[in-house]
Amino acid sequence: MALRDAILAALLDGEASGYDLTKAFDSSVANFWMATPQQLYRELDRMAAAGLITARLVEQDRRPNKHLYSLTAAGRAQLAGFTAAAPKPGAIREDLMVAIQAVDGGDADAVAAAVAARLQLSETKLANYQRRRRDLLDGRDEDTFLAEAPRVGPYLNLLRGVSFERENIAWFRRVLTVLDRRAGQPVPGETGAALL
Amino acid sequence: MALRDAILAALLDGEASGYDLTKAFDSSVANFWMATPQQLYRELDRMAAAGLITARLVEQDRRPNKHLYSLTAAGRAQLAGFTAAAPKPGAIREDLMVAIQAVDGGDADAVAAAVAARLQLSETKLANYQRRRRDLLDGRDEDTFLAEAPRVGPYLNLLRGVSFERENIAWFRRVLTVLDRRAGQPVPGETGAALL
DNA sequence: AGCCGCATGTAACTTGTTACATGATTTC
DNA sequence: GAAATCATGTAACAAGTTACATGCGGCT
Repeated sequence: MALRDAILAALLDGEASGYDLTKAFDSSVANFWMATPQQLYRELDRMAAAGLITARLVEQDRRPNKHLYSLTAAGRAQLAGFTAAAPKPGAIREDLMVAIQAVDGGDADAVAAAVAARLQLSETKLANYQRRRRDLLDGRDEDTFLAEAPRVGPYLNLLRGVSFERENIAWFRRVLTVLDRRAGQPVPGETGAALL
Repeated sequence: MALRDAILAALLDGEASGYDLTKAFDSSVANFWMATPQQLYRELDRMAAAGLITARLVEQDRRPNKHLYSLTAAGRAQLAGFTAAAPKPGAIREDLMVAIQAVDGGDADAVAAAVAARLQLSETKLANYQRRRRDLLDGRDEDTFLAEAPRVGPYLNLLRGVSFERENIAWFRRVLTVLDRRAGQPVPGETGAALL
């Protein structure tokens, strides 16, 4: 149950509400795990019941009240245990790649449109990661930061996010070029059949 | 249900048994979707019942009999429909990144060991992808291949696999360097506390 | 007037995981 | 003689998704 550990890891940054975590684990922002709001609220309840986190009720005037969760000693211990264990392989969950695998027998224009949309998203995400990286570095160069920062994990994951989105962008552009060229000049066999 | 479409996409390469697909969707090989054997056998049953694929029983002497599945017209139509629809966002499911996020409060040596193991895996996977790419190109240069090949989807996904694993390797090395330097020269605060 | 953000949930459902079982054959 | 490969499954469980609901406050 990596979701549980991902939440604990997120709470290393300080207390957060379910709603805060919802935003942090959203696919448009997340850089080390993703989850839906429903998953988070359910899991937070269980974790609180298990004593891994504690809830603090914050009453608000012009907003609904909220629970701010923070790590307990048991939560920190659980997370340390997680880092000590061998991680599971990690899966590819990318519908777009399935569509690309099947593009030759499918709707190439629709796939190209989806790729173009993702290209935009990746550019946004890359810009966000780089801003967060600058915020973390806070004027220092990387070596200085790595020497004096209390935590390097989030920074390392940010580096991976940056290179991941950069490669995505390059690949999406390549895919668009290839699909475009094919749309203009379809394969002989296909054209023949289509024209009959 | 992208698994269903991923299976259909895999069957574009020709008929396959559940066991064949098991190997193709294994995390050590897969480059566009992953699934466990149990998922595949269950889904193949459902797909055959739904008429998306047909099973052909192949009786064998020295091996257990097997079912070879192939696409039906309905299956091809379903897959074409999938390519025409907007793909879902796609999720990060990577325990290792959770461990890295939490590395500063956890077992840094264990995380480094896990990263080193992944580095090996990525090198193997990269070599496999590049071999498969050479096999697909079959002596032709990329432009020639892209012009005359009946399918470009699998090739495009292979390109992405290559760059993905290359970036993984570079990142893993970086993580190892950083964790190593930290192990040698821990953060003042931590050291002090640990030595008390 | 209507939508967005805050903040949380319930219920029903679909996917994915883990553990186990079978039994012959081939490779170390 | 033991392990791996081939080829398939069952059963039980955990995780993830989708649809919907609530109600106030602020923005346009």
